[in-house]
Amino acid sequence: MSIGMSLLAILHDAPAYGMHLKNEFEARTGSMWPLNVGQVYSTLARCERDGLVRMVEDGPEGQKVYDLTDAGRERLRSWFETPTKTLPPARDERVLKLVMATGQRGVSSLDVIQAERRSAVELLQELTSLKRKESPDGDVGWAFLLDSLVFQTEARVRWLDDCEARLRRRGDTSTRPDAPITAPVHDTSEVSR
Amino acid sequence: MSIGMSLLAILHDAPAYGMHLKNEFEARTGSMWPLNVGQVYSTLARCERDGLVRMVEDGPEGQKVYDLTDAGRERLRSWFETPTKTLPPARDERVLKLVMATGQRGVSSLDVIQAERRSAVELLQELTSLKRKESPDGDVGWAFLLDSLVFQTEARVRWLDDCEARLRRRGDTSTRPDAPITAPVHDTSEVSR
DNA sequence: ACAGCCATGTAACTTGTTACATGATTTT
DNA sequence: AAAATCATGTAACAAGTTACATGGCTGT
Repeated sequence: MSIGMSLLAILHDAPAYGMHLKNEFEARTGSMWPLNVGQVYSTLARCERDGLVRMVEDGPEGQKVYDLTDAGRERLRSWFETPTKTLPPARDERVLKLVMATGQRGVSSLDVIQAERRSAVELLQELTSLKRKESPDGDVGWAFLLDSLVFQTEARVRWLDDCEARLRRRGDTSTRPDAPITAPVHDTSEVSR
Repeated sequence: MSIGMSLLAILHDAPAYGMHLKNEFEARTGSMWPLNVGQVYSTLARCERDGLVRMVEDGPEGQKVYDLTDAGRERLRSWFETPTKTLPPARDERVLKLVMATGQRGVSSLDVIQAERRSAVELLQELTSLKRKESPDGDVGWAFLLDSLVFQTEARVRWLDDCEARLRRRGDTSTRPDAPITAPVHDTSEVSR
């Protein structure tokens, strides 16, 4: 429940009501993670049910102020402390798609790879152009998000190239000329050909 | 609905009943993606509701054989053809956690980064040891999955180091000595220190 | 006869997501 | 007075996940 944990994080600074949580959430993520208000309320309700949060003030003007409970504080601490789980197993739609495409009659997994690759490279270009606009004292949250996307997308391109090479090694008739990637991190030019 | 699409993919080869779909799914993913049978039936039901699949035989021995409809075939084709969406936006729990940890009172984002990093490097080592056991004519699906994890995890380590550097640049009291990563892809040794 | 697997499904739940309903306050 | 915004929430749904119920067939 990463959104719930984020709400706890915001509440850790100070008690707050729903609307404020939404605004603060988007402020911290640099508006890169738009959050529907409704979701704040339902998530908050779940947190209250689980005893992580408690209403401290039911203002006459309608604002319902929530605060952390001890359990909530503890839960938040453990969220920060415990590394995010990856395995088991890696539920990645792209991997699944590629696995399914391989050995599928009437489907060229090379085509699938290329489509994915084109889209990844395109994204990478958008991202680097966004990064160029980034000011050195801009929002840290936004920078984290952008960077993460860049690294993940780069990794995807490499992975796709690896998969392609693996397929060719196994002997497939092919479509595309070779052009291996060994570009340094954060350099789109060599990746985009 | 990536599981649903996978079921369509399997059905594309031949009509099949639930149990067979489960087995084939796990066979193709090299058992790296265990699939509860119950989920097959509910997913299948959804697919039938959406007209992607149709029951073609209600065997007296209890097996219910399903087959693709034209819509299902078309949907599958488009799944393979259309690159998997990433943006907007990147809902990554780790990013969220780090964003929330930054500027959080009483929480050191450097600690969060280090915990995540340790866990990533550990995973990377497990993965490379798994890769070493891999035979050159082993299951392709499994190889794809493993590789994807390796690349993604590597990217994560880089990202974490980048975040740390960014935080230090902004001036934080620190804990860890520097040791930047510029290791070539698929080399765990330089990443693990 | 009974253990075990094959095969079917259902119910309940989690997290996330959108769309809508409602009332209060503020601005024009 | 009308429109906009603030603030609350509900309903419905998607996709995934687990646990359980049921019945048939098979081998010992």
